[in-house]
Amino acid sequence: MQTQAEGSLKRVFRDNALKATPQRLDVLKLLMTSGEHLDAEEIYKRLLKKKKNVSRATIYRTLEVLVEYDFVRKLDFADGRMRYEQNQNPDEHHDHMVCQVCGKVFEFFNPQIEALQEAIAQEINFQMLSHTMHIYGICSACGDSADPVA
Amino acid sequence: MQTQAEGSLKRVFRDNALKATPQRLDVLKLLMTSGEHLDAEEIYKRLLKKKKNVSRATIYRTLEVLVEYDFVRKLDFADGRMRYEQNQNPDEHHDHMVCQVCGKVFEFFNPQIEALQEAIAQEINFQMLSHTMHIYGICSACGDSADPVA
DNA sequence: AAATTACATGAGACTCATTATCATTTGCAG
DNA sequence: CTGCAAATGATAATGAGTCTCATGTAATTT
Repeated sequence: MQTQAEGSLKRVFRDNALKATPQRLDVLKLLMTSGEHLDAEEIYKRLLKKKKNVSRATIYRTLEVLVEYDFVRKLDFADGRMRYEQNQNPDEHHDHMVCQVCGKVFEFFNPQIEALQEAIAQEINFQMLSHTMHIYGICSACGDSADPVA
Repeated sequence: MQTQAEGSLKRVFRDNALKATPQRLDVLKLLMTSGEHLDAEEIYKRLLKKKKNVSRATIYRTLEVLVEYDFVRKLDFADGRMRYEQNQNPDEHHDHMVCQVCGKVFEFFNPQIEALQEAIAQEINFQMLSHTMHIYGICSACGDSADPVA
């Protein structure tokens, strides 16, 4: 079986004199199927567990090209390491809520905020290339189980 | 001369069994008066130039406590090192536009976005503790002087 | 299908921001 | 003025990420 993304990767890479190696396909497939926001080390460990042989250096290099060709998005949750998520629809942007207790990430999209960002940038003639919005706090599950403070 | 923030620091620290050392006052004063978004290394270099003796380790430790006691805000512009800015009014939040050409940082505040963030978090019962919004791109100065591509 | 070759990989050295260790110093309460 | 908990400085350690270089391998060419 070959996923849609894999076919697309082979096409895009061929058009750019890049090679569709098993390592690249493994990383891409993992991100596509997991739906999570994984860091490089986690990707490395999961591929090892699946008996895929790949080195850390290749993980980093692969993520770089996957980001460059818009297969994957690189995220910074301000905790010292980058996360990566699939980028199914490059036109559609979404933002993140990060639970600081359990680490779970919730995605959301708000067209009004997107529009306001555009307007703010234009006000000072700032050419917006990308933007990020993160909400940090405590998710409902973690909030409910909170221990009553003594 | 003693700035308001310095007086406040001495008070807050005394109330928490922390010491108001010259190094801490130097770091705080630098951030208060510069108005810039400085990283630890830059703070270290500027204090050395002013003949203040301080070590890198102390810079990092000091920034940690200044953040903890809300004198200073820690910012992550996703380029591998943290920046720090004064936090004059902890109730008032502002966001950042970062020029990826010259590195300049522009601040902005938009109450509508703030309100929307609150609403989004409440929708899924997420208790928002903090949030960040960064717009990355090219500032007007850098955009104007763009070299016409060959 | 074998040869070719430019691109990719693996292993490990390296960088650089940040944190930890520990002996020494110092703010400040009594 | 003294005692001591907290802070500092020097430096080692950590950890994410990058670089190097010898070797391997997609994919094109013959």
